[in-house]
Amino acid sequence: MRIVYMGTPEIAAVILERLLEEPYEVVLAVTQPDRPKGRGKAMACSPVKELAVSRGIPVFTPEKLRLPENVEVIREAAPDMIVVAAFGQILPKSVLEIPKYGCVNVHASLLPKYRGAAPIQWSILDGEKETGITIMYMNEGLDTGDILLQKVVPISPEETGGSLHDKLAVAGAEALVEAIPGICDGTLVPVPQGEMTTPYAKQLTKEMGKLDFTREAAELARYVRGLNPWPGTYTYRDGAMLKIWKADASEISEACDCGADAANPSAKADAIPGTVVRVTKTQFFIATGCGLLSVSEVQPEGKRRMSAEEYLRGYALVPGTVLGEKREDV
RNA sequence: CGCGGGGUAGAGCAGUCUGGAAGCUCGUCGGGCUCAUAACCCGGAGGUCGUUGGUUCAAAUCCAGCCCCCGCAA
Repeated sequence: MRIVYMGTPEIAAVILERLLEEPYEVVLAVTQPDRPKGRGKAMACSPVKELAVSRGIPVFTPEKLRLPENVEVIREAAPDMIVVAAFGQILPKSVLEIPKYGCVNVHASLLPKYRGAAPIQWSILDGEKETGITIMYMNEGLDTGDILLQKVVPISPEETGGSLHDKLAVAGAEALVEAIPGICDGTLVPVPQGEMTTPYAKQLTKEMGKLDFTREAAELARYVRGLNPWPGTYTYRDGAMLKIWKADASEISEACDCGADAANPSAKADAIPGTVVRVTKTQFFIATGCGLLSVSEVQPEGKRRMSAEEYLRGYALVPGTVLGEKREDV
């Protein structure tokens, strides 16, 4: 069976790699064009392109797939099935109609929840207990096609966007290779999705990572986890960016307080959000709209990532310091 | 040549502008205090100041090149 594979980022490369272990003929890999990336200006190609090139698979990188001449390239590849995973472009109807077994999409959520570009991270941001993989037919809508197969993946309390991404990549790859035979012989019956039950999982942005301390600590902790490693969460100290890599919601109780802090008037639960209210040897606590956020791993601007313990050795942080003011705002 | 920060003891930082005996917090080792301790006190070890070359009586500090780390932007 001839398959044309469309995908771009890391997760799509993992799925393609697994697909290549099966006895199918991947005749073409379609992915986003190379773009300047990184600190210099070097052009970087997508993970899918990198993998395809190393395996000798022809690569096609149209800026706009919907252009007639580009659709023609797909048609000439004569695919029996098109497999799509995080490709980054909408497939026009003219492409959807090409393969006899249809266009199959691997989506990293339990549709109809979390349609859109960043379903993995949004499931964490919302505090979901589980998410998963959906294998479905594609139609002209955005992640609205009929469902063929779903796999549930639990979200652990320590889950980060990165760790969940890796789990879903593996689960997605397995779900795909499991589904393909059933799709071809008709034993997998497509089921309509029904109404969407969550907002679209819109693309993540750097701006989302700026911690708003008026929110409650539990939500902030989910952001720290969900947006790790990208785009990352941050705040500002003395005007300079301070990335927050690891933080947890802490009870308001000042249990096992060691006198010195109790004497400090700012070490109260009603401190204004963003105020550092308590500093221990290994972490510091920030007042939020509700509860305290205990920070245990950070990265100062221009510096490498380090534990809060290391940070506190060199960057004296005293209770009462207010975080969140960017340099220009001061 | 996209913009910018940084490489100083095992760790994190100060010192660099205004050259002139290497410092802070922590860790570590030894000793002490204590019912006890991640607390406190005393003492010790540990650094070619990223690298190469230049200026100078003298360079962590000034100048030039190179290597490495990181933030922004994409």
